[in-house]
Amino acid sequence: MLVKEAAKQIGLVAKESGVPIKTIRYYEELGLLQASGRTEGGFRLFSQDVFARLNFIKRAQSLGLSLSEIKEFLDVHDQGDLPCDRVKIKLEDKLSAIDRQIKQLLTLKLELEGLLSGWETIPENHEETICPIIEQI
Amino acid sequence: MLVKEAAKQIGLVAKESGVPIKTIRYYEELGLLQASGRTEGGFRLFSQDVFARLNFIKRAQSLGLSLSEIKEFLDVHDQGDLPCDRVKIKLEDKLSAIDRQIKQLLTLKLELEGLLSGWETIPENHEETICPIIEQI
DNA sequence: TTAAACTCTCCTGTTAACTGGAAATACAAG
DNA sequence: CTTGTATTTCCAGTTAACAGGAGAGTTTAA
Repeated sequence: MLVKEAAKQIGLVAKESGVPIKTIRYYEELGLLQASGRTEGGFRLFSQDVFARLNFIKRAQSLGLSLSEIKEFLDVHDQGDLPCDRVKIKLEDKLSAIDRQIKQLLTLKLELEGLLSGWETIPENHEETICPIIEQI
Repeated sequence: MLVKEAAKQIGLVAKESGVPIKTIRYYEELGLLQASGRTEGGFRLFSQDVFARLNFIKRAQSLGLSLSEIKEFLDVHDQGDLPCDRVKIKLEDKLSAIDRQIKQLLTLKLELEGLLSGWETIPENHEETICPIIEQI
């Protein structure tokens, strides 16, 4: 038996989801969310599925996806499709971006370690430098 | 024998250093640089040491330091000290930040790989999700 | 002397994801 | 009916490192 859930105001949604009110409005403005309606006075009302959307958003963000990427998925979902194919491709892209980033960081790490360890042996004739550590070639 | 170098206008500095004019002015505004003087008409003039500073800035940036961190070093330098001690500490900080970042990325990578590989075996009863790939716990 | 090239300051816009505040209105309880 | 809390819209600011452009003034070469 399905129990009809009452629509919730933004403050309650914020409290239950842990997402700040401001952020919920912001997401709505970006088209990530939609209020299911308004009270007579204009207060936003949200139906239960807003929680799934907010969860999805939080989770996807924590996986390194941007709000605009997330919006793509939600748009696909809202057209009745499962966004999983796109999600999969996007996550694979992210994965290789992460690999590239790790590589860059490792390169930088090596460079920094080299600078720091080579520091003792730098000749003293550096007149035109600010700091020989950094200006090693 | 030291040959007195003529002060250079911003365009020439830009050309020789490869740093855009706009950027040079911006650095001056931030206090990273100072023109050695002005022409009667108000054109900036730079002495030769601007090139060392610009090199330092570029190099430090490529090592992941922010302009405000770089400014600290330049300020130390301008008070007549070698900023190397501070530079060293800062670079060591950067190094551990890089390590942390790499770790985070590796964690994320594992998580993404887990999501992507576990995808085939997700049960079909996910009603309240946008996309089961992302919403796996 | 005039034209071309150079430079000046000041203001705005860029990206991302919010956050803060003001002034007005709505709702719920007593 | 009043008080207190909730909510609304709109506007501005945050961070970093610039980039673009307007409109005015400067310098230099012919």
